[in-house]
Amino acid sequence: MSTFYLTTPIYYVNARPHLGHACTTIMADAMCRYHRLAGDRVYFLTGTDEHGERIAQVAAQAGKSPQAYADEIAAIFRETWQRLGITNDDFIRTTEPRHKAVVQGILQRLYDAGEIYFGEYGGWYCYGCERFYTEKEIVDGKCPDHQIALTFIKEKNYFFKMSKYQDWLIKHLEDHPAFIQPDRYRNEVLGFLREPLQDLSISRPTSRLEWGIPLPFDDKYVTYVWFDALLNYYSAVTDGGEKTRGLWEHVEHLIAKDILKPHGVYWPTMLKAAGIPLYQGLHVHGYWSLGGSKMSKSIGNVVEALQLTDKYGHDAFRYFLLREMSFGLDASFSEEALVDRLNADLANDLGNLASRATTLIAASGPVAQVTAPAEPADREIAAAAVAARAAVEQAMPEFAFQKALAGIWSFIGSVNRYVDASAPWALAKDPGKRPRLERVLCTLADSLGFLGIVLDPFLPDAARKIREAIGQSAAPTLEGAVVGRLTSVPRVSKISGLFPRIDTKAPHPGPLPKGKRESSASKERETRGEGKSPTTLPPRGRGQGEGAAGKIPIADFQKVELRVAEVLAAEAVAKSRKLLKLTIRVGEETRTLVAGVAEHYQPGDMVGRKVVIVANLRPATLMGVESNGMVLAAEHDGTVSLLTVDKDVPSGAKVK
RNA sequence: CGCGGGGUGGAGCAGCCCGGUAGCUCGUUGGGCUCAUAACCCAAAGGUCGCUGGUUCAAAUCCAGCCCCCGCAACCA
Repeated sequence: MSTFYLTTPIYYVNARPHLGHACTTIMADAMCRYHRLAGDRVYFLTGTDEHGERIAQVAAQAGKSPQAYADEIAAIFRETWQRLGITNDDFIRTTEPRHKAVVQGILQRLYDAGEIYFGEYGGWYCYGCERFYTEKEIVDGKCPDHQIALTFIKEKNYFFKMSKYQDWLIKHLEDHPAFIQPDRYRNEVLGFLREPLQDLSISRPTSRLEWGIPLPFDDKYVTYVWFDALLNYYSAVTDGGEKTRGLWEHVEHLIAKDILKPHGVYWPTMLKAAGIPLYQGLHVHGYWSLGGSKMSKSIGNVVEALQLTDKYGHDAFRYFLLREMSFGLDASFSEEALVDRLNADLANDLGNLASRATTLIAASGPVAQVTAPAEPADREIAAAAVAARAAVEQAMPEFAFQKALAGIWSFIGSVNRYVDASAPWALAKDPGKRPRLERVLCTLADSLGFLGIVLDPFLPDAARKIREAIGQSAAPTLEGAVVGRLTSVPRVSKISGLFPRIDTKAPHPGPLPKGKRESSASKERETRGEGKSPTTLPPRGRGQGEGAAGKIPIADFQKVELRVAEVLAAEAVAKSRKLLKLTIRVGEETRTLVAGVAEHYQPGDMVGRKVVIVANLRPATLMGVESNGMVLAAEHDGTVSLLTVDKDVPSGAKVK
């Protein structure tokens, strides 16, 4: 019996579970269920990452302690996974004592070994982002996110001597092609490593960040994300000490591509330095993109996407994620595509097969011993089952769920053809053909039994229903997934509506908000990589204009000076996609203004128009062009329409 | 030269690493069946594999150059 220990990233508790988290977790779950089916000893870990300034801030805003806040969100993750039928064996939280103890133990060990040193770091810091920026990222001396001036801070911090492991890591990657998979991501990591590796800052002074694990050798500092979050994979199986229950040496990680660098570079070097065996494999999947489909109106952001699991069923949702994405590549998510898959694969092919097969078998009743021999058609089904199982067994080690499922569906197609060709309903009309009928029904029952096993990792509910319908109560095993041994026809109960078709003619009610591409992580998250999954929501505005509280006194509005302006000239801003540089006349004054309408208006369309502008806006520089004011336009569903005046009003006229 | 992904029948994709008859799903058309969820089965139509050049007996696949699209970041002030 081999051991299989798989982890998902631990999810940062600043966001609620969404499509991205669900995707990674569901993939991990399918993989673990598969290994259990194969008889392996399986340990499946997920959890939450709970430290960091952002959590402290959000908690403070909510009037809670960071711990109370983290407790709340962690509970939501737990409940979500439970609701989705995720079979994780453990759920680790970085605020648990068992984790802190391990983190501190390893830090102390590295410190004692001289792998960690105290040094000074000088860098440009943005107070908005709570992070440092590198020279390359800085735009005109400002934070690219906040457009505010950066502060040069010199700060003493502890550093991990990561740079000294650069050559070792390159060599390791070259010698172990399977260390990071698929290859494209291994190549990407090798790409990172063509640039000199820096040492890694692993602390933050408590003056700036308190919500973290204190360094064991300096209580004025807490550990920064790397030596906190990444270590969860190890701490979860150690029981506080160095014993890993025989699990650690089998660990494999599943992540989305956004956190490749921490897992592909930082983490192996950390393990190497700490003298801990490296992980066996890093499996990297792509992103889901949202929107772009015709029904995308009914898909909201990634959170709403997750709600589709309740609308269409967990199995259907799960099937879609596993079937639609080529592992490692990006895929697009839409409700329409999900419904297509549900109807075509689950309802038409599988559901209908289960329904017709159980109906046919139930109509004839059980047979203790089938006498007629298997014919070529029956043996073809047995062979198709062998092929399907082989496809699954070949695909799963590569996390190629889509190939595994394609293999199973190929079998389903064979069985559907077999039903047509052998026409048991016709056999039933001729008593002389009763033996053949029994053999056919036996093959069908056998096929259902096979599906009840091999579908288990992917469609756990449906697989269980199939097994129950044919009276199999024993736990399924991959070994038992063989067609051709059965010599009786069991008593079956009819399966109907395993996956009901969704009527696409009548659109579903309850439109979700307009679709948009899932946003990638904010920069800080990206850099910290705190165990996220493929999609991450931008932090949602909190309490923005809810109810009457969002209303303003008229005096506020009167601060805004709106005026009519005539566009004298317009040109595209170099290298910009959205911006037009406009020369406008406001009364007697001529000024330059930048408008983000280049995707909707040609420069030529603008000249001569009278538009409405905000005249007293603080100047700003966009792509190197100074803008003095802002053009007003209405936007809806991607259509942008300039505000203009419907009578001939002179330029400079006040708007109120 | 900001980072990355991609261009394969009407749509969505796989194949490309490891050259050798171009594959899958949906859709379309015609037919069959009636056990089944207007499901299932059979057949057909439909492709210059972005462009150009190179390597090769042979290129969707390898190499070079070019064109275009999409994310992200930088700009919707």
